[in-house]
Amino acid sequence: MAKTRDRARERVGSPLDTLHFALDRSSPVPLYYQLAQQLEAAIEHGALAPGNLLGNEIDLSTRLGLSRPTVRQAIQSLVDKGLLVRRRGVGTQVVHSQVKRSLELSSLYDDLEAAGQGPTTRVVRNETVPASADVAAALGLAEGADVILLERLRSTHGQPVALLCNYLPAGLLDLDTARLETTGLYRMMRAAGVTLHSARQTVGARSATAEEAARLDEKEGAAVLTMQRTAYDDTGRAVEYGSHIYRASRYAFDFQLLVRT
Amino acid sequence: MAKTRDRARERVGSPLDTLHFALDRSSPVPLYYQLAQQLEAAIEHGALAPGNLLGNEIDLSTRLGLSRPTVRQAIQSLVDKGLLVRRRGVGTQVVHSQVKRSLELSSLYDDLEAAGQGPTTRVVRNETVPASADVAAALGLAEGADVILLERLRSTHGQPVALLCNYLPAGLLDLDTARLETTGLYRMMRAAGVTLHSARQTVGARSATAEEAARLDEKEGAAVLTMQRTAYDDTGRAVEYGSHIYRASRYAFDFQLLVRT
DNA sequence: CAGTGGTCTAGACCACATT
DNA sequence: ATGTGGTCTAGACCACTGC
Repeated sequence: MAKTRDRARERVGSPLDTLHFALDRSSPVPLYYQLAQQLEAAIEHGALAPGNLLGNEIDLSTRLGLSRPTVRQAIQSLVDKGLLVRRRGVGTQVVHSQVKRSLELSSLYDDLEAAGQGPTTRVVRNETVPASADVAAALGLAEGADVILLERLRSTHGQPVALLCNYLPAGLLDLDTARLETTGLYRMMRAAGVTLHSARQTVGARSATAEEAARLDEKEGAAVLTMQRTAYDDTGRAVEYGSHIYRASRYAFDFQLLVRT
Repeated sequence: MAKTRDRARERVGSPLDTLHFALDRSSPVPLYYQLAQQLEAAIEHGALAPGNLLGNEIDLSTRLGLSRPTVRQAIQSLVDKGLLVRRRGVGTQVVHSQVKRSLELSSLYDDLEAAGQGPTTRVVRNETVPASADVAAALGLAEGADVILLERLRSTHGQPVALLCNYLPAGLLDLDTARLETTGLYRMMRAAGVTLHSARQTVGARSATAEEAARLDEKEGAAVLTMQRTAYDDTGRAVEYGSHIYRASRYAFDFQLLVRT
């Protein structure tokens, strides 16, 4: 520490200077997206280290043969993802490693997207029933309207993890039991042309009933996580309501918040 | 229904045509932001009803005397908030009411921002201690380094709701106990110049220990929600680690997911 | 003061959905 | 064929930061 030259910030070229970006203007993939992906890859594999400055946007755009707005759009998307931080008068830098590690963790979103991808899923029930009052309310249907009731048991390593109970408006989707066990509900919905837009979730806890405990291989009264979710497509229609129970001893929700500024 | 003229979609002017937007170019508030706020207000108070088309961006920009990119930026911010949906070849419309209601619900973020705002908070401990291994790891400090330990009991309506245990790097902040009970931790951090950037959270459940049960006015073995959170500032420094317990009978996490497209 | 990001303009062409 | 949003350009001026 003693002999370190104390020019706190030597002005150095950005590590970006030596990086090569391959932009394909004939690709249908937008240029800003191509750039964002390659920047993200550079961050991920360490070519851009935490704290590194990216160098100003103007230089970058001329070097890449892009306009500044396009470069900004690419950078902004990574800022929105939490990988970069912008500071006026300073520059754009890669967030520090501790934060990055967190960002790589699985999120609740993954759980949503990949629902059904867990090692094994067994479909316990898959039938059409009249909607109860609460289900009808959640899906925006009339009480007694036909809904598909889906009950699944999810396991990992041969141990039950969760009891999933879903309701979908009848006719929205063809729910083949065999496919459900391998493909996952959300993937099937996507394949059927349902584009998810948003979902509202509530996570709570309570003690397992005797029946739940038996199904989940827990003791009666053990703590379980509960989750209710209503998912909407991009027309605002409720397309799924789920009421799920997770073994607290084997599952936790893990996710990331980005603070909107 | 019988005599309705069945031109399924009569081309009508957007409800936006009759709306007035007051843009102040001398204001330091960006134009796109002014527009976004006024659009959001129009949606909220019903001038723009769910399903309404906004009309094309070009017309809107000329009517407002703005450039198209500026108008797009305003619209995009509302799309990101989940209030609007864009469809190529169709237009931009207000999402349907069911989704909107969900969006208005409190989110985990509110919990973060407003931590301490709950009716009453009692500070049980507020002292400097050496960091244990797990706390040191979470905060990125050396084991044994000084950290502030904060223990609070939060209540609503005279009933305990949560037991909050926070660790902060020593010297980051002056934590006055009296202010903590009225102002909230995150507000105090913000006031001290700490700008939050992101946080990673894990939500789980377990049975309450005897001591926890006593403090939360529950029975031993009652299910409680657990939450661990590490918060980072915009330099990537960990500025807070919390390990909290909530009474499952009185609290649940409620939040919204927007599906990135 | 110099350098950075933040905002804004006035166009352009394209892909896509609907008619 | 028409109208929409999606993308892109090549500039401009301002506000803030750090020296």
